[in-house]
Amino acid sequence: MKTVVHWFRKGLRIHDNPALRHAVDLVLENPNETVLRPIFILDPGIRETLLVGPNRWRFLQESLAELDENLKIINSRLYVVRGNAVDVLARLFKEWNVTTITWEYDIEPFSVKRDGHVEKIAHDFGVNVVIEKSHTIYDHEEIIKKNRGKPTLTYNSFLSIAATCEISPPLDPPNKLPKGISTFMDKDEKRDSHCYDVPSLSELGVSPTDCGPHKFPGGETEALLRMEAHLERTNYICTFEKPNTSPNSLEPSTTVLSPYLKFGCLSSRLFFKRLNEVTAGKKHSQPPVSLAGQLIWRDFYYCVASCTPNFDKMKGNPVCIQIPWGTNEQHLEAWRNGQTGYPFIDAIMRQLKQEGWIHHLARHAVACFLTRGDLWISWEEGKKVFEEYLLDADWALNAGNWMWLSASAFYYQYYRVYSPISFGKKTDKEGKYIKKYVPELKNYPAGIIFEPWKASKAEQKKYGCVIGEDYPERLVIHDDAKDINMEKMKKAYAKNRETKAGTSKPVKEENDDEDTKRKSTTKIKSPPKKVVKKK
DNA sequence: TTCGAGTTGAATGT
DNA sequence: ACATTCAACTCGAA
Repeated sequence: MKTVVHWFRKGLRIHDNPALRHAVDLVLENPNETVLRPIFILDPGIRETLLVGPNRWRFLQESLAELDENLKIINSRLYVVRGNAVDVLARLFKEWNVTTITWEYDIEPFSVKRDGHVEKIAHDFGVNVVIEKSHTIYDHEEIIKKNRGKPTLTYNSFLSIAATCEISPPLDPPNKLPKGISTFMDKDEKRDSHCYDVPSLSELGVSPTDCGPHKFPGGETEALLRMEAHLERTNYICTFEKPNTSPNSLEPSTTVLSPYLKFGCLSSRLFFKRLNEVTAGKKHSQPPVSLAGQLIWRDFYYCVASCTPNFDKMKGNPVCIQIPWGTNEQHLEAWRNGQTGYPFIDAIMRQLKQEGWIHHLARHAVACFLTRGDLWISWEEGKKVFEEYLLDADWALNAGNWMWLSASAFYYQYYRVYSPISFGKKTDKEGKYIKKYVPELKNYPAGIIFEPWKASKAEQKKYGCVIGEDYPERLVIHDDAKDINMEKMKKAYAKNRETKAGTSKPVKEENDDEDTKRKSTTKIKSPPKKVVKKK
């Protein structure tokens, strides 16, 4: 008996899964001599080093359980194998008599390295490797090639190149395998027929009491139901404009399909196609603000991340402006735990930790606060916290968005700073969101709940929450911190320009440098438009 | 080399 | 609800 293996990593779905379909079709060509083994590899050794909080472990567990169910529909099942991927596959290639292994291509450096190892081992064992791209809408190698070998650094340039690319149509789930075909049991299964079962929460080291409210269950079926429910809201889909959605509504103002896209429970190509079907022939919003535009943002970040070294770091990252961030362990912990003394910021951070999802604009507010706005702490620290708590934590998007918000890449208007007081007021005058997630402030009236330090001591006592005792004092005074940090950003940008000019043009013009310095420190209302060029 | 555009700023006007 | 001002960034098209 021969075995065809499909290796699930991301892409935890049976719909629009070309690598899975390829494996199934191979088995269907020769069903009497070949069996299908769809596997997921769980590495207990790596679990300690991964930044995954309880909520995301639960999401993964549920996604695997549903994947197993959905594979049973095509008369297969999921085999969860415990161990290190390279070791496990080297062993199984032999024990299972594997002829072909298929998987979905992934850009993350960890995956690229691991997959390279596996490919080499497969070659040694004479196993065919079939790799399909299906995690994003576009083929980014094609986009990079059309952009003269470089990643696009703006959305619009990505969009214009993407418009010239073909999109593969999403595939249906694979055909069913014949029922009751001869299968085989390996020696582990003979010893323990449950050895490949989907892990329980406790096997993943998670107790249900560690998890927050169960708002977003994992899995492909859940993903498709959620998508279709949103697609029925034609007006919502057609008028959707991301910047106009609320970061602090009590029920999400956006679809919350991101965790499903992250794990590949939902195909981005399918969602993209369905969105276009709903908006076709109707007046509708456009990228970048539309819903389809949101999916293109995802592709944008995947594309640049796929070809940028050290994309998740500042140092050695060619797209990232070098900024001399400070360190402050106390401030970082206060931010992480929602104890900054700014109710809007703290409410967001507590929602994140409890529920694993916060609105995109809420992410903006807290990310700006941690980095260039208030605390002057590196975006890499914030990225780690998001990586742990977010259900949708996605390597490329997380790093890309942190660079955006800290004005380290893609976004350069560092003088536009979110106010931790007024930004949230626009969409939640009453402060209902704050009252939910920072309940110690629940008796504060609308006018003052965004800045409770303004209440007199007597009022604070009356409201049952004294600032500095029952709720923390502000870590920094925003209006002061913002000005100091903006100056630091200005200097960092200037230095970055110098470095850039130095690497491309070795000859340095000293006089011009002096001019720039003077201009940047003195305020000139209307500098003369025409500057005499020195040669 | 120049210049317009950039998903989502805040404060202060009308 | 929308316009203006604030002070000023980089990318990429022209």
